Amino acid sequence: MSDFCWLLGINADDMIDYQDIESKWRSYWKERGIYRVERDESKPKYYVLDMFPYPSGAGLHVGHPLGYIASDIFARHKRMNGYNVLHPMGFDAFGLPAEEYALQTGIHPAISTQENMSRYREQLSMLGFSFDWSREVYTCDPNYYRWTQWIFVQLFEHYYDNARQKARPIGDLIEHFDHHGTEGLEASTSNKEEFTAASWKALSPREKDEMLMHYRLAYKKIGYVNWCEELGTVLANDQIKDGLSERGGHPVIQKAMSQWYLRITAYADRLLDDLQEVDWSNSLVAMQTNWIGRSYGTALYFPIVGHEEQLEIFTTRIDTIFGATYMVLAPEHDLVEQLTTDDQKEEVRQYISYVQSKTEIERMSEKMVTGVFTGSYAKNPFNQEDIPIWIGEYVLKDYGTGAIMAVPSDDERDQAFAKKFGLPIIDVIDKSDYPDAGLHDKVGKVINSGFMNGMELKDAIEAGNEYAVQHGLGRAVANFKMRDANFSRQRYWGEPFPVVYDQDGISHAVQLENLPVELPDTNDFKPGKGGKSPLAHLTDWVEMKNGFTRETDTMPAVAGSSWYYLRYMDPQNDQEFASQENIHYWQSVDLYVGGAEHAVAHLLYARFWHKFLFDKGLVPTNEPFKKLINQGMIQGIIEHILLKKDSDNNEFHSAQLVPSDELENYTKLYVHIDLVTNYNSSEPSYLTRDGILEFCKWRKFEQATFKSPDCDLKVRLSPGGQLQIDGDECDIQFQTLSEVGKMSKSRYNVINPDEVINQYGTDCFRIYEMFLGPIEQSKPWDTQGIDGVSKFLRKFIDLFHKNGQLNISEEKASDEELKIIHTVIKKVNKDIEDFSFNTAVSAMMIAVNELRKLGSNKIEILDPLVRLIAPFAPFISEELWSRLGNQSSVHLSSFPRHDESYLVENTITYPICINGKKRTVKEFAADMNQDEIEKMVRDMEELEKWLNGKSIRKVIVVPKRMVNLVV
RNA sequence: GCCGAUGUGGCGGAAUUGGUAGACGCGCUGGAUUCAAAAUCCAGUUCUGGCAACAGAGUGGGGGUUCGAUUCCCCCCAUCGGUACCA
Repeated sequence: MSDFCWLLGINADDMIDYQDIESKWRSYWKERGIYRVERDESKPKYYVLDMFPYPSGAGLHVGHPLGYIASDIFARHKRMNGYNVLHPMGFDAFGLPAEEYALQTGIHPAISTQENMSRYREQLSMLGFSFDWSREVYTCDPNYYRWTQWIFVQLFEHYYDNARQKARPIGDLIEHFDHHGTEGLEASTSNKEEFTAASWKALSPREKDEMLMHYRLAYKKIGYVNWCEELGTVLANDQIKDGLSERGGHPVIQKAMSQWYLRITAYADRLLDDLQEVDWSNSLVAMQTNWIGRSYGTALYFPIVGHEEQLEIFTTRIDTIFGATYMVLAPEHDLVEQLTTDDQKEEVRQYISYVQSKTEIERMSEKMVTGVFTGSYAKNPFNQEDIPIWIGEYVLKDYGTGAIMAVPSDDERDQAFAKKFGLPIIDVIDKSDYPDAGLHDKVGKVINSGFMNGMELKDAIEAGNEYAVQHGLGRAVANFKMRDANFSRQRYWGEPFPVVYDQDGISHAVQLENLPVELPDTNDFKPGKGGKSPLAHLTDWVEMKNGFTRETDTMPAVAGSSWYYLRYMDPQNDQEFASQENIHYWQSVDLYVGGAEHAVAHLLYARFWHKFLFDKGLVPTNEPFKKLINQGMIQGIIEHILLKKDSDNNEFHSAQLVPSDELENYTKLYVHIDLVTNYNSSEPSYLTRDGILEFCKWRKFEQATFKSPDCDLKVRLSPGGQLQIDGDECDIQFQTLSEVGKMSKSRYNVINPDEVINQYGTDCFRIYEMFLGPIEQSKPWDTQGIDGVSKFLRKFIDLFHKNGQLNISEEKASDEELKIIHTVIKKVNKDIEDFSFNTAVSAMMIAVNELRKLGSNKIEILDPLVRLIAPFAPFISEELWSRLGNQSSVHLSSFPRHDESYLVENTITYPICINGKKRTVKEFAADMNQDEIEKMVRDMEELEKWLNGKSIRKVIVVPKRMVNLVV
């Protein structure tokens, strides 16, 4: 018997048992397939999508379902309002954790992944979500990744036409080369050479292949990658935190390797500009905007004294070019070797080896001012002055062209460099008109700058650009922070690339009839030598019968998640990734709900793939996710006691009210106040970290003994807040302090949803998560508060029963009852549309409280009330709906609509304010006009005590709101 | 540093075309019920003063606009998230 003896005062036999009714309806829904959805041209469609989870071994905690509950309520609401709702779920099933687990345990990732997925399916079905599981997809399914590979092949076989702003087949490019070489070609490319049709034709097949790689949207190149020796793999930037791998915290170095890349930079402008079209939060748009990082400036060529080559730089401040007194190259810049004179050779060599000895972390964190002169000079193209070329670590190889013109007068870093190495500084911007402006502010008049003298900075930039174009020195360009995306991973548990190499090393895409390239089975997941993928061990697989060899890298996890929302539209299709019929019906995702941690990587890739498919005419929409909601995190409450350890005798003392500047002398004893499970004092848990005594399972001030394995200290908390150390009772009162933070095992504040559901039922859990606060906000979980929701549900069910028996009246409802129900219908409808689920719950609580006071049990009231609560409490509402005598599911019924005529008020209570301060209230008939109200207020005798004889200067009557008297 | 979000009782949070600040819930206090407890029900609960009626203060801080500001404007502070030698 569960804890729900809540139909109070009635026989145990008559009680509703949550677990019984939940399993009853869960199987009913499953048998009838009531959440299955098919294309139906007669209904408007709506697509509600959750970010599919990575099925980790740990299962779900209370934070995970938050977004799923919200989207489920929304989907159910839409469904009951007559929409054909696509609401699917699946799994992001490829990824590093399963492979790591395999390395530790020898359990094949395919097996552990399947197990984890089963567990997730079970947990998700517990929560009563209305997913159409018949549409489930998981990314490690060959029937799914066949199409991931196919899209990759399409990217491989296309290039980007900048003039038309769309992707085009690589065949068009070859044709252009055959007839015109690079002449007149506007394409997104890493190729820097121009060539003629004749020289193109003279290239060997291998050379042609290499040249095409500079244009393909999926291409291979040698690049510096984030290499993690410990994990034996290349990592994406977002897998690195503070220069260490996110998983495990291992060092990451830069290593040159041949890798697959996606030319996402070709789409940079569209990815940025189209953010205007989507309904996403400001912070998400800002994050993507920053990540793409477009800045407008000038590409300029500086002649190098005594060399053919020119030095290309990028600057946003061409207005300062007369102040450019030297140039700086990144130490890795291609021209460094050529430009280094014999005199400087040794110094440069030493400097470069110094830079290489530093890890990326050190270089980023130290921000040292270092550099060395190459011995060469460039000519400033605007004033023909010779300026020295330096190399310095503050110039990054990856941004712009890896070379800058240095203007020490107007750039902090250049200034620091110039001061250190005694390079000249020429003032070129006069900011005397802007006394508050700092070095960064783009304002001022240009001085000491030839033809630009006297111009405002912004005009000078325009003039500078014009001058550069006229004299063939450069052009205005946009530059992006975003880099092409590294798409190769040297690991097992991912999609194999659909690419093979012939005897000449020329790459060929595997065509559709031979897809998928299945991931070969093996039990050897160890990384190959020198950063090779584990697949490289499998000689039989790598070496094909026709003499070709296979690519052994695999795709990153983000590959499978870049298009899964399209596969849900037509998950079984074995002819296409999804049929055009289905895609045109479902269009794109109307509402996407998920965590902000995917703000950049996943959402950017998915948008990029979608735009590519749009260019190919395969999807009808330009953006995949119209509206996006980031659910907040559910945080844990971290409770702790402060303890001070004496350095003399190693004794601990507890402390209260420690001044903040002394906090560092104290250690935190983390404690866990667990109100859900019963505390079992015979099994204390403990752990120490850095001498800090942490944690214990502890309920209020019940007794518990804690041990520290390090210092063999026994701390005992007893009722009343007494602290005992080593068995001796210390007469020390302590104070618990609490803070709010991430749920984590190490702080013992993780709440498991299963426990909560076991005690309170799924509906209660769902409603409580919604009631906690606004969906996008992070907020702490507090199990105590769930009682309020539990009471609400009991009162709700109570409306239908008397002495444990169903007790519904067929009588007509009173005006008062009708007003209550129509008020709540109006409010809940609006709140769901606004994603304001917490206030919807609160409105339902108010309605139930009021109906309860009236003893309302009329069918005319309870029928719409059940349908109203159905999206929130799918199980209880289904049970009550059937008890009301309905044959089909409440979830297939219609959502109630309010009738405004029941909401009309006869009288309105007006607050009467004097100078904005409320003094009293008065009721007026709703149809009274402003003048009548003003007259009656002026006649109110009781006003005198606040007026103190002053006369009323003005009366402001806001209809239906308030009255304000100005004296 | 830059970008973004947030700041309201003991706690989670309501209220914005500017119009009764603190809905709803937790917690707490008192009462009913009970042998007792749990559960339940009723009442109270922003702070300060007062037995009370009531008065004053009050939405991170300081200014401003307005008859009236949690809401609009300016400056500042704090917390969280992102990003960072980006030329």
